[in-house]
Amino acid sequence: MRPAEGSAEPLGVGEVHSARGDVAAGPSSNAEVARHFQMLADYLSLEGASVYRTLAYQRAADTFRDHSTSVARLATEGRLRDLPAVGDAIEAKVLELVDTGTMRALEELRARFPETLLELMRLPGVGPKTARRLYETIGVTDLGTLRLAIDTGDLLKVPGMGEKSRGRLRQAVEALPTRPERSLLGVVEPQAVALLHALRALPGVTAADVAGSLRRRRSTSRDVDLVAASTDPEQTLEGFAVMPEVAGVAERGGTKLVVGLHSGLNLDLRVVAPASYGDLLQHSTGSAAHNVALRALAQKRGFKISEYTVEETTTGRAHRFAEEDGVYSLLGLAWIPPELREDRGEIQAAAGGSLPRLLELDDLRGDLHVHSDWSDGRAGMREMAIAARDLGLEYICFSDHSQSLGMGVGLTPDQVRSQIAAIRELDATLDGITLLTGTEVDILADGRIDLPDDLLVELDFVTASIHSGFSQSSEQIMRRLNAALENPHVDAIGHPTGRLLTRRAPYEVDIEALVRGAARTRTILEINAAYHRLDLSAPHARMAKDAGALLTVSSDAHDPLGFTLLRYGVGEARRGWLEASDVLNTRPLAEVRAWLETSRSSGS
DNA sequence: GCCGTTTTCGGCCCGACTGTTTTCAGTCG
Repeated sequence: MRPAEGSAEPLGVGEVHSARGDVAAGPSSNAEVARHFQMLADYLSLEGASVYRTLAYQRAADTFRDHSTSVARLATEGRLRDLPAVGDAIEAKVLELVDTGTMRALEELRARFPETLLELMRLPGVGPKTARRLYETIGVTDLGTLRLAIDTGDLLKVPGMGEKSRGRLRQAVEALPTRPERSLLGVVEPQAVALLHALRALPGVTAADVAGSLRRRRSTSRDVDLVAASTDPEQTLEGFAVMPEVAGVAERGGTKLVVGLHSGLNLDLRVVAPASYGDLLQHSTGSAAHNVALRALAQKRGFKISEYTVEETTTGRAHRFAEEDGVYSLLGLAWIPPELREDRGEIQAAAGGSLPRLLELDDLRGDLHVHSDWSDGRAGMREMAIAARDLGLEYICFSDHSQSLGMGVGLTPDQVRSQIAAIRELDATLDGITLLTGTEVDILADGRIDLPDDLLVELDFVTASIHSGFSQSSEQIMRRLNAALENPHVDAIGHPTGRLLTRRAPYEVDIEALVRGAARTRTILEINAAYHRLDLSAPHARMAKDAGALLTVSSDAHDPLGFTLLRYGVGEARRGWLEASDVLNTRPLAEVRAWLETSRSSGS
């Protein structure tokens, strides 16, 4: 067990990220409840409690952190037991936490071990056993006293600590302040793809893929996982270790290599014989929660799954799969798309034949949120339109900012009228793509919409977004969002929570109220595909779908390359279980227009 | 501590790698 950096989405409602990526939040926010249970789990591992008891608290912390509605509210309504991993003991502790602000069990452990010991467990190679031995044999309580013990050599008095451990720990302590937090999908993926091509070119390699969180299209990753099939795994690992992108080798075995890249990312490579490649790919794709659930199911059906085989428990007969779907089909399951592998009902759906047919990039026919140099874009409308057409899009909507956006970037009503004329003129000269008139209009801090209704009504598609007043209370934010939902000329809410991954927390959106309101007023919710936003997030997109709201996947492109961001938005949508029918811009333009017409005439 | 197509007790995913070990514990994903 390690102190969590969490399997969770890095930013949820109500969370605040410091520069280090740690989470702080209001007293009863899910982030704060999760933090308490995480600390309890860490303390229990330090105490030497049963790993299963410790894991139970760990799972509860993960569940709470990932849950999209208020855990505190569920607890007070008596519905907390509906969540997985919550039983009597954990329910009682959540209620205690909500009532008193703390938990007795946690306070007792705090009295026994300094809280700073937990931060030692964040060092690579330091788990609960080592942390406790450091504390009890030489009195190390935090990073400062650990550094001292390394320097003076006191460290060597600790059983199990030799010179190599001393060197590793020294390095780890020094690297901790600069250790990279989770990196953005759009930053990690290009590096991973480049290395994947290099890996495939190595002698003996018959197949290779990206695995891990990147294959599941998570918005952020802690490292890169690659897998390969090779007729000579040792030689493949050797060849990879000397690639120019590799800065240093951290681990090296017969099937596994862990390296640091010059970019600062870490990379894990696993290599097996081609006959077991499907087993390895399944194993390495994860998530951990998915694999745990899958293996539990396998046990019930008389199998034992590893990265090499699926073994029949009674006979010992081993099944090896060169293709990943073999693992699933042996268990009676349909192949599960990687984006769904989070133990959120996908195994049950695969068993029952009810997996969704997930949205594909090719399903997108248009892009309803595009900028140009009329506001803060970096290319003219013609250049943007041609780039979109070249990618196969049938229609795009120019959604430049309205006047109130800072620094004179946004358009006045008169400028919007001029742009409408310019779009129509350009549209008449271009074949193969239709250009729609639109705006990304500000929802002002007082709830007013930044352009007059008589102008909005002239536009094909109106997206309304919050770009100011981020620190307002939930009531104020919701008053603004509700004003936009109720405005009959507003078609969509842009980047609805305002989060900037690893940089800025979402504003205080009541997401349940938002998705209900969106469904009721037929207002579309955007999945903004920019990889630092991915907003709505996948869990919220799934809530929106379940509430009956319609979504878009939009690039928010500010230059011609920006349209390639759509694939990140599609990944987030797939993680949210969305199908093509849930996304407006999969539809032909005539159907889009008809849908909007009906919505606007229905009055909200 | 949780959980149930082995159902209220007895399990809980499974293996790789490192370092300090004389046969394995601890960490990690």
